Order: sequence, then C-alpha cells, then structure tokens
Amino acid sequence: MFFVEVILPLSLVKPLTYRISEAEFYFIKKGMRVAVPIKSKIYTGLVLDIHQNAPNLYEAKEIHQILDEKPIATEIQIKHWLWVADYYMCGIGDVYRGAFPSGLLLESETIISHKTDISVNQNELSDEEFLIYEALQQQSSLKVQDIISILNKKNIFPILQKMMTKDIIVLEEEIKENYKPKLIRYVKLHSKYESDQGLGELLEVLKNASKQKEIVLAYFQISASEKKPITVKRLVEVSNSSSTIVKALIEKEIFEEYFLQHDRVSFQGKASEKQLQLSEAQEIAFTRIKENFIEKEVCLLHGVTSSGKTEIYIKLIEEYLALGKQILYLLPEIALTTQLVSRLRLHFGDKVAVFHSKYSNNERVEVWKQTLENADKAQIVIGARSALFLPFANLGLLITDEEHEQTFKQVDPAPRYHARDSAIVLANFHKAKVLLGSATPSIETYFNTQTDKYGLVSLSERYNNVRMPEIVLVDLKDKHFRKRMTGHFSDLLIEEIAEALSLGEQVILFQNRRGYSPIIECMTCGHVPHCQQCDVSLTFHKHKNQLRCHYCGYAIAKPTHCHSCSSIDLTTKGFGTEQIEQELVSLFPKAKTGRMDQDTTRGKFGFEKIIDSFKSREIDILVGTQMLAKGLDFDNVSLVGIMNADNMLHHPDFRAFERSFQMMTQVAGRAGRTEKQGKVVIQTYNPNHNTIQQVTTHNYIGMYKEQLYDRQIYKYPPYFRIIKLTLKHKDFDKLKEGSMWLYQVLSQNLNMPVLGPEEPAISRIRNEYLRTILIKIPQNLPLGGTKKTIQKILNSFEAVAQYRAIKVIVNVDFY
DNA sequence: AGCACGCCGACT
DNA sequence: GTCGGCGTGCTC
Repeated sequence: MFFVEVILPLSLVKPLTYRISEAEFYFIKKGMRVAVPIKSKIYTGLVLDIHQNAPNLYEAKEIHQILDEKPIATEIQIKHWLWVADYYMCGIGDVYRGAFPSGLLLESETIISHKTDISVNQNELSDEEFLIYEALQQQSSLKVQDIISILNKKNIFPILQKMMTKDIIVLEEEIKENYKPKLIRYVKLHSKYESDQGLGELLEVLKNASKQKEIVLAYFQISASEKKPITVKRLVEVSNSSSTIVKALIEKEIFEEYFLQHDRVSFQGKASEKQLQLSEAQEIAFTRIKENFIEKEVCLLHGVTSSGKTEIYIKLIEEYLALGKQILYLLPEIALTTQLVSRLRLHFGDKVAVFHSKYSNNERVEVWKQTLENADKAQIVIGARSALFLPFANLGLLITDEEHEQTFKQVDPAPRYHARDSAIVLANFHKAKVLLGSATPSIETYFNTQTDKYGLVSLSERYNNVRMPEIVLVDLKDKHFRKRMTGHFSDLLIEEIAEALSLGEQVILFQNRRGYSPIIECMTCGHVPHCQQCDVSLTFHKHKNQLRCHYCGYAIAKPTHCHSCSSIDLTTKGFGTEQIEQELVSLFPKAKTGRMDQDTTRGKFGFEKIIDSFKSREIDILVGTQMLAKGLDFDNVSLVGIMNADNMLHHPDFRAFERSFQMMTQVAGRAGRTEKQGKVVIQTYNPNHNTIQQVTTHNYIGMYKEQLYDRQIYKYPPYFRIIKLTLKHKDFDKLKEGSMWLYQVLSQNLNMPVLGPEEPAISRIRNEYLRTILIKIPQNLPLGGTKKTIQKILNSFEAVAQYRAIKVIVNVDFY
C-alpha cells in the first residue's frame, strides 16, 4: 500500500492522505501537483510527503491523476510554508492558497450529460426536469451554470439528484488547465514560392490584387531589414493594411501561419553599459554591509531619506548576480514597483522579473516557472510580500526595502505573516543574506541591531550633499485664536505655497485621512449618520455625493435633512484630501492640483498616471494620504505641508508615535531633492509633543530610545511578543460570554499577561460584534510552547458547543 | 472553499 | 402541510 500526503487550498490544518499505485509511488516526488477527489469534487493538491503508512481511521481515496512531470515547488519552499503555518498559527492550506498562483490550480467543473441508451417517459418528469431533459436533447452536455440559467434558480442539485436516481443523467467532473501560454501569430511565405521562380509566379498571381500585393511587398521589406520571424501584427502595421487581407493570403496558400509561445512578462530594451558610480559615503556603506555579511545573516541599512540606498542595493545585486545567485527584492507597495523596475532594468536588462497580486494569473505562472528553473529572466525578482513564496532555486540575497512599513504584515486573510520576518527565515533556509533598508527603521529591527543580532550600517548624509529639509512648526491653536486660518490652511502655509509656486516649484500636501472625506453632522441635534451593520460613522464622498461605510461598503445618497430631527442644517466635520483640494482651488485658482488617495489611484495604472503627471509638472500641488510617504522620488518639490499632525498621534495603538514619526519623516523627505534645501511645514495643535520635536530635529535615535523605554514599561515588542485573538459573532451576549470564558482559561493557563476581553474601538463590522484578547509573551518564555498551549485552549474552546459558532482569528505579532 | 445536512419562516 | 432560507460541519 502506497500513500501521499497532500495539501489542498482549503483552510485545513493538516494535509489529507490519498492512496497511490506502486508505479505512482516510484514516480511521485514532493512538490508535484496531483488532482485529488474530495467530496465528489476534484481539487489540485500539492504532494507534501510520500509513505507507506496506511491511515487506520478511514480508508484513503485514490488520487485522480498526477499533474506534473517534475516538482513544481521546491523542498525549501515547502519547508518555509510549513514554518509560516506553524509560526503564524494557521493551516498549511491557507499558506498554499496564498502562495500558489491560481493559474496553477486546476479547476474541476461538473458536467451533466444524459444517458443515451435509456428511453424516458416524458410524462413522469416534472417541469424542471423536463426543461433539463429537453436542453440535453439539443446539447450533449451541460454545465452547472447552464442549468442555473435554464431553470433560473440557484439550488439545482436536488433536481439533478432526482434525475440521477431516475437514471436519466450522469454527472462527470472535468478538469481543465487554467494556464494558457500566450501564442503569437507569425506568417512566412509558403514553401512553394521560396525559389526565385516561385517569386515570379507569385507576382503574377497577385497582379490584380493590389492590396494583397502591398502586403507581400511589405513582407519582403521587413524580412530583408530585420532577419527575424514576422508577426501578423507587425506585417499589418508596416503595410498599413488589415488582418483580413493577411487572412485571405493565408487561405490562398501564399502565406503560412504558425504560432510561437511568448512570455507575457518581458522587457524590451538593453542594460546600459554605464557603470554606477557610488559616492564616497555610499561606497563606505557598501563595504560595511559586506563586512557585516561575513558574520551576520541580516544587516540593516539605516539611510536618511534621499541618501541613495537604491544605488547600494544595485551594487550589491551586481555582486550576487556575479555569483550566479537569485535575488529577491521586496517592496511594501505594488505601486512602487514600476519606478523601481525601470531603474533596475537600466542596469540588469531583462534579468528582472516582477511578481505581485495585480499581475494576471497567466503572468504569475510564468514568473513562477522562471524562478523555479532559475531562468535568466528571473535572476532578480521584485515583488510585494507574496513574492516571498516563489520557488527560488538558488536564492542568495533578499532585500526588504522600506523595512518599517506595516503593509509587510498581512492582516486578512490567513496566513497573517510578516514578510520581513518570514524573509529572514527563508534566507536562513537558503543560507542567503538579508538586507533591510529604511530611513526610519522599525523599533524592533533597530533593537535587533543594538543587541547585535543584526548588523547596522548608517548613511547619515543625503546624496549629492543635499541638505536635510528645514522643518517649521505651526501652532494651530494659536493660529485659530488669532484668526490666521483660512479653512485648514494657516497664513504661513499659504505664504510658503505661494512662494514655491511663484518660483515654479512643486508642493506636496499631506493629510492622513486614508483618502476618506469628512463625516456629516446635524447642526441642530448633533446626529451623525452611522452604518447599520458596523459601529462606525459614515464618511462623505463628494464626487459621488454619497455617504459610505469604510468597513462594509454600505452606501446611501447624501441626505438632504437629518434622519433624526429632520433639520436641513447639516455640516461636514473633520477633513480629508478631497476637501483640502477644494480649498486649494479657491486659495490658488491658477495652480493645477492633483489628488492621490485610494479613490483616485484605483485601477491598474491609476497610481502611475498621477505620479507621471506630477513628475512631468502638469500638477503644481499634489494632495495625498500616506501613499506619499512611500519612497517616491520627485526632483522639483521644495515644499511639503503636513495639514494636521495630531490625528496620527492620537491613535489608540502602542505604535502610534513610532508610526507618526515614520510617516512625517518620510513625507518630509520628499522635499528638497535638488540643490536647494527643502522646507516642511507641519501644522499641529501640539507643537511641543516629543514625537513632533523629534521629527523636527531629525532625531531618530531620540525617538527610538523614548519608544523603547515605553515598550519595556508597557510590555510591548520587542520585549514582549504579542498575539491578538479576535472573536466574532452576531450575538452580542454570546460573544461576551464566550470571550470571557476564553480569557479566563487563557490567563489561568498562561504565566504571562493576558489582556481583555476588550471591545475594540469599532465594535461591530458587517453585523458581527467583536472582542479582542491580547497575549503578551515575555522574551524569556518559549514561544513555540506557548503557542501550543494557546492552540490547545482554542481547541477546547471549540469543543464547547455553545461557543463553537464564535469565530476566533489568531494574529501572531500583530501590527 | 464547496456542499450536504438539519432546523425554522412564508406560501399553496 | 411543503419549499427553501441559512447556520453548521466535514472533507482523506
């Protein structure tokens, strides 16, 4: 008896066991895909293990078929997935689902066909059965979707079941490969015209077909000059003709068509020969990183904004390429890849591959395969966090740029992994090195450098000796008191903008309202419209004249009067980017403004469009949210305005100060890219706040020390590891009871702080109430053991019938 | 994730 | 009285 352990793209904690034949046993290898039946459906699973131990609790089903000739996932990769599942306390299936491009998952489809040799008494059929029967007379087979539309109802399985017992129809599962290689159509001259004599004949044939003759002549013209296979597309372009005429020529057997497989992801253009010249400071940093790598696995490059970290990365990549190693370059945001890719392409040509979720299935499959084969095209992979799960054959270096960004931590769905931390583990498996880069490192990472776990290399001067921007604080309380405000702009900020504009320089205004506009409030009774399903107020979106819920997408038209007291005296409170932009129009009617937030950057190239028009100076003032804080390079920005620094500071989160510092420092870093010193205006009600002072004086170390002190006192990372449990249920009382039960069992069994159960600030989302429990694991206690205990307690929680319905989400190292 | 099973409200 | 809604549980 022979068996395989198979992981499936389902939220299962364990792999499932299937039976295989002896021949299959000797053929199958770990990392191959197999099609397996599961409850009469067929799924694509990945072979995790091969063995001969028969399960004794059930009889293993047989696999349907083997889908690969050779493994499509590597052993190191699977080992890494298992680590992620274990560390972040989720099922291996969750990791598999998140990691595997869906283009490699085969889908099975239920096909309904009728039994031919059976005579059916039509009078015995119900109306619905008759409709299906009739449809099957026309077509030999139907899909589930077809029947749903024929009967115009959703649940069709009971009817199919009846018809199966009556022996009228049979169901089959058909599997189909999702990935389709991209084929490009080429033409060549038919072989019978290849000789000189044939050529004469050809021209004779086309004597009366001038359009076709033009194409043939264009064909000769291209083939003479380019000596390459000729695509139909190119031929149509050059001859200024249409593909219909080409088709006619193919039918006449003058041309022959053929297809070649093309990579979807390919870059034109060659690597420039130009050598990259590092500045003296960069050169020193570069050498020090290499020194650190002799002893340490991980090194942090702490370089202030605009210090030229990318050049150092490029130099390092060059060295690892020369060693024949693959390089993974992680970025926090997909939007940033375009800029970086074009930069890296200049140096490395088409050795650069890109992988992220906005890529189509087919494109992702191609990058996957290239990485696995260690193809030339995938020597350098740039991607967002999910690129971490690719089948690297020979990884030598991982770069995590903007290491402090919280987007590296996946929140939903599972696996809730941190890409920076998982990258370090992956590097370990590959015996590769990790370079973390940031102008504002996370407290955790900097702490690791101070305890000698990671190496540290600092770059404290900006490239080309550009000076750090000058930061000016504006006290909003004072300005309001002295009536020096116009809308949300202080007199100083207005002056500075006016000056920058008069010099032809560009301005960035930062408002951290996550792209959302203000709330609506009734002036008479103070009523604020709330979402019916979630515990949040609705936000006003002017461009659609709607009130929308940020959490569930619920939207209503903007009310004309208060729902509570019918007053028509409604006002907007709070402010977002949209309102700032509108105020700018009246303050600077001549300036062209642009807005960058979730609303304007939707769509595949939305982000690029805005960046490009700002770069080409079509926009004078760019208003945006935190998107602006992520490593964008502009060379004509002399002024950055932070509209309100306070709402960031007052987040109920232990990382609020760290994040505010990072955000403000990063935004400020967009100023003063040229020879001129840039200026940053920060408007705040708390100009004396420590964090704001630290931003003003570019005092990262001061911020680090202060925050570290707080973290120790209040028991937070890096001194304590945090696991957050979120409990969800529609029934408020049941949830309250269940979370109390869980809290008590946890705190009795764990010798460490357990906090909660707490009602979060937003206590209801999509009609489900929420409660959170926080577990703080001190450094001296074993992490793995604690997690096992927690898992056991969660299992017994589920064993209590009345609490089973409460969903528990586990978030390890929650951010 | 699906998909089957099982328990309560809206209609013939 | 049934049809069909969704909540619950399981998949080798």
